[in-house]
Amino acid sequence: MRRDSEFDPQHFLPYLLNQAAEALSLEFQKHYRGQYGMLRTEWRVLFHLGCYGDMTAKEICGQARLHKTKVSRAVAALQAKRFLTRRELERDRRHAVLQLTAQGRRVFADLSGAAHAFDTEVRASMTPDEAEILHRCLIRISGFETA
Amino acid sequence: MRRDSEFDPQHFLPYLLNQAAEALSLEFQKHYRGQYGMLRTEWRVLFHLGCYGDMTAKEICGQARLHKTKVSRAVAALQAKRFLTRRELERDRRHAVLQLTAQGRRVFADLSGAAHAFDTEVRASMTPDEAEILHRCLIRISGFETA
DNA sequence: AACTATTGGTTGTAATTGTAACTAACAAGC
DNA sequence: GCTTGTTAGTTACAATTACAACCAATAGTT
Repeated sequence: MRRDSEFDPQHFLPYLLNQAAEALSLEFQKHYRGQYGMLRTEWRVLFHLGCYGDMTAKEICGQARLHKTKVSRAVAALQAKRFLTRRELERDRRHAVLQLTAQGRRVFADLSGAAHAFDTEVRASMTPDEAEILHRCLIRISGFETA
Repeated sequence: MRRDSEFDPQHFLPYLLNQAAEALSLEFQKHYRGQYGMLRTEWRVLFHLGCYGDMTAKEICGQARLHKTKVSRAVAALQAKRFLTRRELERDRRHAVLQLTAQGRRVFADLSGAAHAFDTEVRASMTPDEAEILHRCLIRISGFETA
């Protein structure tokens, strides 16, 4: 296996990021998938509701940068699992505020604990400085768009 | 929108990585998708073949950490587009060495140029130190597995 | 009120991916 | 030569996702 150039997949950021993201996601999904049969988007929606309190689907879309169809289906699945309920607003019946049920809150507590532990474990492989820089770079890249 | 805890999605590494990876992938796919109707895995296989020279599907799997079914389908698609050919080994006809056609090499040259430019543009938002640390962290995370 | 535009959310269908079962080629033991 | 086991690669089918069309509620205009 030869090398033709200085620039290869191991130096291409989209590729590197994808590898890293994939590795962590695969590892962590054991928790929400194995224990609760949840899909990634379901876990994310639950995570957001647990962290930020009751929100509408629209707010979750913006906050989590998820497409509305993904959120819609995740909410339906979480509702079927009795992890959340929806309450329509009288002022505008297009909106529905989503809130976790007692069971949903228990699941959130469990998973967010696991998430925190997982995060801590991953960060243990870096110095605090590295972790901080990594965080900064990722936030910056997340908003990246070409003109 | 309230905040209940110190630990939220914006501080969870799998989530952050996913956001960043998604942002860059979406941006860069314009190149291979728009110009050549390629899928992500097809671009990756092409990238590997272009950078590392002729390889078998198996080697690409290991090198790119892609599942063999993904590689198999990507190779079929690239072959249909006449970007590569397969040459069976006489010693062992299970293997087939994949090599880019002249057309495939042109596409590779174009896309890897675009990739390099893209990468440079993204890196322009960081200091060299940051870029180096980011790279280190991503490599380390890519190999992450819990015991 | 009637007419159009917009918005929050859902659903249908096609495209993509994951998983497991499969084929063909080779290798090793007998 | 005939099992039995591995390996490279493919295919079938289920699960997931993306995209576009859709519906119902509201807002704005006349």
